[in-house]
Amino acid sequence: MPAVKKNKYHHGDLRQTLMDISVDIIEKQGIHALNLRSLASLAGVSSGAPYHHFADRAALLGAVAQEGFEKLQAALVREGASVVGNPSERLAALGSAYVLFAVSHRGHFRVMFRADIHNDAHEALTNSSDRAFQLLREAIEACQQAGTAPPGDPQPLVLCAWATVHGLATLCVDSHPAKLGMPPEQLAPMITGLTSQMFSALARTATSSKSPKPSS
Amino acid sequence: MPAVKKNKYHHGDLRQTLMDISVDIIEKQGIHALNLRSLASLAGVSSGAPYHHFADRAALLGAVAQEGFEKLQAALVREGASVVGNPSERLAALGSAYVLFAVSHRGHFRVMFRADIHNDAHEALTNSSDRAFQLLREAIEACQQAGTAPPGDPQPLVLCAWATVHGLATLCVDSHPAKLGMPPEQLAPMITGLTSQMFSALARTATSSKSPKPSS
DNA sequence: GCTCAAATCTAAGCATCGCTTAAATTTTGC
DNA sequence: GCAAAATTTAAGCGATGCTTAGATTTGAGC
Repeated sequence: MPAVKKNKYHHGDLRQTLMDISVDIIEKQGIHALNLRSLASLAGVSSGAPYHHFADRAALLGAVAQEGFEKLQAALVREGASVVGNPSERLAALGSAYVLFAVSHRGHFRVMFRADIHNDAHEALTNSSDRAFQLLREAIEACQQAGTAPPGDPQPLVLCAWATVHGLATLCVDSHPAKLGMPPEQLAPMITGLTSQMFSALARTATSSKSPKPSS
Repeated sequence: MPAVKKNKYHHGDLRQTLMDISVDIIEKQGIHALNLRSLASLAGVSSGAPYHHFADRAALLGAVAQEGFEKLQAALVREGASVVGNPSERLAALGSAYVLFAVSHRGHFRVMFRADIHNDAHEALTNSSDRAFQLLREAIEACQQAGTAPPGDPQPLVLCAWATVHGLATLCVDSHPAKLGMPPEQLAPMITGLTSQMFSALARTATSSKSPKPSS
């Protein structure tokens, strides 16, 4: 029974418990519905207890965002390791994984990209997102070497792919499902597949034309 | 001097004044920094006055979002009317206008796509965004007819373009400028131009191949 | 020009929420 | 075991969203 210490003055792992409940509330009711008093109540502690684990509400949300970025990176690494196809398929799979992470971790995702949460201070947080960005860059550079993405500076391609995937994720997370016309599980592979197809198509026209730069 | 009625019991146009100040605060300090007391103080009225123009804080933000969507649609229509080039250039110009609207109206943009603001109720709001979506669809269908976008169901292309442009806008609005490598005024045309180029490239391969569907 | 209803605003206050402080309780290192 | 450190409680301060009751102004109709 005592998988978690109960009926004790000290809570088993209050810090993680608070984060878990927060994610649940944010997923179901949005960030605005999260207040520390009811959160503490749900965790079974007094309203002052959370402040010994988080400096303030923003720090709690920052920790949730941090956890989200770590989970996202893990999901992308897992997906990248499991896809054995060509670089284009790998790129599309990575993009789909990004979108599907967002819809299956709405609570985390809603916090991760809120500028008013992690303003400046959190370096560890930006580091985590940078690593995810780096994975995308590597996947695109692999496409370039395979000839399924236009050659030249990869930065425009990376930003384009990132923007597409991130925009699609935000749309899936916050829009009414009917507006998109199909469930994210179907939509994500379609759009990311389309994008990687377009990279290939542009690579073909770029190599057969005079201008090798994707920005031309 | 009395361009706006002053020193009178009734404020000239308190409703619009409150919205204008709100946009300014949100742009400079974020949504979290907006509270109705200091807002009323800045407008020179008592703290209860705003509630005669907005039911609550969410209604105020909803009105700001509504105004933002109207301005966005106007900006897109203006851009669409001024571009005389081919459909591909028009599509790219529309996309750039979307991104540049976001960065030059950060206050509005930050509110427009917050699910926790306009949850359900505001029909007029979704109507405004739907019209912007419709403009994009028409631009893409024009590309299809001109042969500079792959034929078939335009919905995947529309969603892809929307996601790209919307993702890029959110990145430009909330990310540190250094992370993007160049100012939005330069970045937006580059990415939207790249996307319309890719539509063209895919159209060429699609027409010369057996599968006409962009989703294949 | 007067009257009275509607619209607008003020003043005061309630309830909630973020956060702090001081003390009580439990755990942990030695 | 014991003292120090960590965790929690209880109580409360200040700020903020929102409400209520009443005062002031405006404007439409006679």
